[in-house]
Amino acid sequence: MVRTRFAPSPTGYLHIGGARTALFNYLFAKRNDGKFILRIEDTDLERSKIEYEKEIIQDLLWVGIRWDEGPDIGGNYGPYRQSERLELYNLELKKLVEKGLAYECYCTEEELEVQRKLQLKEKKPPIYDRRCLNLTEKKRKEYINEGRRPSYRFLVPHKTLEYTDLVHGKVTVDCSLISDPIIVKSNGIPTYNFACVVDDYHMGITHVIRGDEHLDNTPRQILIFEALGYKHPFYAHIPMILAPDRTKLSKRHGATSVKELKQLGYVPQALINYISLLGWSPKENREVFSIEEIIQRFDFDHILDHPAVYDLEKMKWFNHYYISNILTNQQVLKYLQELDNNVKNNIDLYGKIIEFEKSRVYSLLEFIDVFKIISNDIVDYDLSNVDANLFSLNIKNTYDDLVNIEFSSVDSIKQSLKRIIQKHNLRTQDLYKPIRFALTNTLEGIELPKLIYLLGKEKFLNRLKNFISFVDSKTKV
RNA sequence: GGCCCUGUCGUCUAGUGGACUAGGACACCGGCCCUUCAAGCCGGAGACACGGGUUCGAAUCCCGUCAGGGUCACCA
Repeated sequence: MVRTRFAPSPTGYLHIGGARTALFNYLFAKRNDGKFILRIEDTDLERSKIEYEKEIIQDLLWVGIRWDEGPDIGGNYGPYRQSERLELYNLELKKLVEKGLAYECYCTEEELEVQRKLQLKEKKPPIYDRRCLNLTEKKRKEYINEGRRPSYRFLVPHKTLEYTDLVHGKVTVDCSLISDPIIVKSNGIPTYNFACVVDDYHMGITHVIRGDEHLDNTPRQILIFEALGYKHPFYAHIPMILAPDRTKLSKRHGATSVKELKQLGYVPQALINYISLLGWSPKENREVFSIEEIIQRFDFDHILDHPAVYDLEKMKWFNHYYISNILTNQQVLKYLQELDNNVKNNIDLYGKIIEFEKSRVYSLLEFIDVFKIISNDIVDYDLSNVDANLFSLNIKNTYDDLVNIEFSSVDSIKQSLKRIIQKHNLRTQDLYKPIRFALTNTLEGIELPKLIYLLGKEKFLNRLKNFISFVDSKTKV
């Protein structure tokens, strides 16, 4: 039985890279009828916050990833927060100490820092010199009397390690180049490399799928598995997602968290589809896949081993495609309600807006923009880039006909406008542009007859009049 | 700096020694549609990092150079 896990540390929001790691773990588990587990790695007491755990869970649920076991729903391998499994790590630590494979270290962080800098200065790799490996009992007592508390280090066997990565293939490592890692901090809390191994074993994880940044942790972890006498899981390191400047993705690169994307009007299906294609591709020459189709096709053979650059433009296109072609009007309305509380008070109007705008919109926010245009009258026009006098003139000249536009449907409005254009011998844009501008203060957006229909006769005429007097007042000054 | 990973259009990618005149998608450019802006449809431009090998034949295998990324914490 395949068991995979996503193991975030609750020190921040779920970002695009984390979401993809979670997704790939989920896909692989589902592809093989296995289980997907959510585990919270909160061993960093200072930075971990329960609020972040809640946010991460919310975001994961929003994108549509579901787990079979986790801190919120329990399971047979719990608890699923590392802070609640401290006895287990202690037990495992004891085993290693008894075997002589872990040892106390009384060095302070300051001392270690000094040593590290010295080694770096001499252009040597910063490796712990094992000065605490064979402490005399006397020295040990001395340290304790000084008030020092020991951390525990894992004794790395200096051998050559070979293992197979499901994405990268065979990996060989010279372990004499690896520094003895601290596995339990002086406050008694395990570090990542230890807790991770203990949990992956006791939770029965069969496949560890994670980002390439963990490649160098893998030999350490395998060594600890071996020291404990446990068989290690399979490893698959997936390529990282880079920002357009080809550095690690971070806040300064704009919208990188799932939460931000949601607020920007992206739809979860589009997000899933887009990130699934970052570093992985199905055989077919097509790019729109439902999550079920992706599960069916998911495999390690088509995972790339070089990083992918995150491109918001393509993400936008996916969003457009899903809104226009995949989602029903009802689904769009539902997402809109999640996005803006005000939507539920104007269901009918939003229903119309969705019907009219669905096929051309790139973001959910654009529906809300249309709503705002319709409900908020314009108090101040930006005349700097338009020929305001000509616009005003054209509206004045046709106003008596505009008053008589037939409002029964979008099409009747369109026909009325057509007649007016013919009657006055105008080009379409001579009438469309001024009206659009008078109505919205912009020159682009929703199709004009639809806008006029949504506005209704009263607002339509009021805004025209308002625009004319606005222009008059500006030109008189 | 040591160690590790990686290099196909601007970006995501197809490609597993002959089917490659290197295919698709986003973005870009042009046209059509519409007497508006978009959307849609059609078309165009655009890449095997470089240099050596191996081979009858290399985007594909090997070596080197260059370039990018990751990592060297009592963070995960």
